[in-house]
Amino acid sequence: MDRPELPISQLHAFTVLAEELHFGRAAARLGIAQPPLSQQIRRLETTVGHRLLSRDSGRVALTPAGRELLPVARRVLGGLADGLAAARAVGEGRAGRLRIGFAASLALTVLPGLLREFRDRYPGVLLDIAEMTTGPQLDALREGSIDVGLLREPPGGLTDLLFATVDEERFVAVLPSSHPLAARSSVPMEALAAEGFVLLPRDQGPGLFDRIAGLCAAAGFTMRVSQHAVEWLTVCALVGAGLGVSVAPAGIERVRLDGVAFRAVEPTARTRVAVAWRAGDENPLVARLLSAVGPTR
Amino acid sequence: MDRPELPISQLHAFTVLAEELHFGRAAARLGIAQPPLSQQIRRLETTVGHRLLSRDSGRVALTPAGRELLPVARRVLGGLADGLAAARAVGEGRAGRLRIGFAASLALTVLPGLLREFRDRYPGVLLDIAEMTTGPQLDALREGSIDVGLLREPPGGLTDLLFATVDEERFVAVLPSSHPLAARSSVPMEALAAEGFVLLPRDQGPGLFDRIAGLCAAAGFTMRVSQHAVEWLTVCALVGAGLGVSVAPAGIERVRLDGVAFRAVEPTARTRVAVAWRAGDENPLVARLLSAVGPTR
DNA sequence: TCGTCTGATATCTATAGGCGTATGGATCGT
DNA sequence: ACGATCCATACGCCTATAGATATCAGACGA
Repeated sequence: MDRPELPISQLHAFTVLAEELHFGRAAARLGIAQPPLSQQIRRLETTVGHRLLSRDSGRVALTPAGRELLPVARRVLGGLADGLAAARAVGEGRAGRLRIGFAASLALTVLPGLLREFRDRYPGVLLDIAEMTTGPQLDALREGSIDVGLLREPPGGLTDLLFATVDEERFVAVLPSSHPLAARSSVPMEALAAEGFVLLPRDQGPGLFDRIAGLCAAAGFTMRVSQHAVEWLTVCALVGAGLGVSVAPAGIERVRLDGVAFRAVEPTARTRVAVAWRAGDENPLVARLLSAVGPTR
Repeated sequence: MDRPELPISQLHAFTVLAEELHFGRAAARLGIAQPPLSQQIRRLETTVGHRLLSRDSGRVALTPAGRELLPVARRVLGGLADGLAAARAVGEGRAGRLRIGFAASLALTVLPGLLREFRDRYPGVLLDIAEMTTGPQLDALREGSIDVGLLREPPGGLTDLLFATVDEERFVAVLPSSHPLAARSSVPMEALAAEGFVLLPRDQGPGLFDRIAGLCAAAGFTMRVSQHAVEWLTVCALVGAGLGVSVAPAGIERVRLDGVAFRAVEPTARTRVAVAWRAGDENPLVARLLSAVGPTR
């Protein structure tokens, strides 16, 4: 593929001339004198290799080759202008695509509000969201398959990725309404020592799982998982059915399910929700997302 | 619409670099040194207003804006190359559209062979053919709604249109096989004095009609039309049915119909078939058609 | 036949852009 | 720590081309 070296200005001059069919008027529209326009057209005709306009006896008309080239020129000019505008829009963060990975446990918490707010502010931006756990998020960030991660319990000591805390959620105990502890306004962790826990499988979110196990350990007992579920709604349902209790981020309270009660745990413990992104990522949309998510809370 | 003044070469360099993601190799593929390539990209980034590639730590990668611009650049380059090629093809007469008007009486004679030959030689050319009589052909030529006319008995004395004789056809008498004159190998015109003629209506081709009438007048009698028909095939059928005789260009002999005989007339008379085109028409397809039609016969 | 209009040509200037070579600075691997 | 790799920068050169003004040539109409 060799390059068809031909200046855009010539194409532009050609389209204007093709509309006016008059060198003087076309030159005026282009803001130049008439002779330069003649030259432009001449050059264009030279590179094409054929006359594009016939100027016999004062009457200017398109030749067949010119008629063939005109729509091409218009397409090219239009495509170029549109493409440039689009690229600029993307460059300024007014448009484009942002790929976001998020931990499943955030689907009930920060994610919905974040998405709504961002879409309101930047309607031209397409958001690709994919549920993934912390580890895969970090990998996906590094390989560039996502631009932003939303996760819990951000790991420290990484230099290629940056994290910013978005939210701190209290942990709450999830209990059957009929459970004796549900009568209290808050539940000491130790009181759960004998209970079986209903949790997401550890591989669905090792950070949060370990954090909850850590809370149990801090209270002096080893957490016993009696039942797994893959969604938080199911966790609540199973707790309501009496298959165990759970400890979960407070966002879970949005799940209103008969027979299930949420109670603060003591001592108060919090789980950090963070955004993660590549250090040095210049994608303006990343900055937009950070500023959308940061100062708000 | 202002013009996005940006050189094609920069777009080209950008696409190559986007493929290689390596300044050195891309420059080599472009046949230039590396620093000029850096400059090209720099300029392009300046006009776009944003970085198109990130070159952090030796690793070159497209930015979102670059990702947005890349397909645009490809489209523009491809469209330009294709369009240039198409315009050149049209300019050289390898493609395009040629509008041809033809007299109905030629549908049996030169037209089919002409069309086939032209299509074989220039398969990229679209031929628009429209049946029209001589007068409308001349008007259509002048107003540009056809590019070439095929007609009989070209008029003289015109300066804006040119004519070239394509063929000279003998006239033949069309007779019922049972007609006494069909026994002869040639028919004197005078022998048809008493016969009724089957012809196309005069307004379907005044030139030919008048020519035939002239032959009769030269033979000393006034032609009497006993029957009109709008197609030559019908003329033959009517002659075969005994509704009269006819005099027609020899091309009509291609119509093989039982009960119809064709005989040379005496004195031998010929009708000229000509192509007509605008004086000064630079459409290469017109020249192609003329050369296709001229030397062959 | 003579203005008038239209486009082509000639000539000149300024500038932008492309290219090359030489060099600097950062990063990475050994 | 050092060399290799890779991209950026800094010059200098040169060409192409856009632009202007002045002028010419042909066509057309009054």
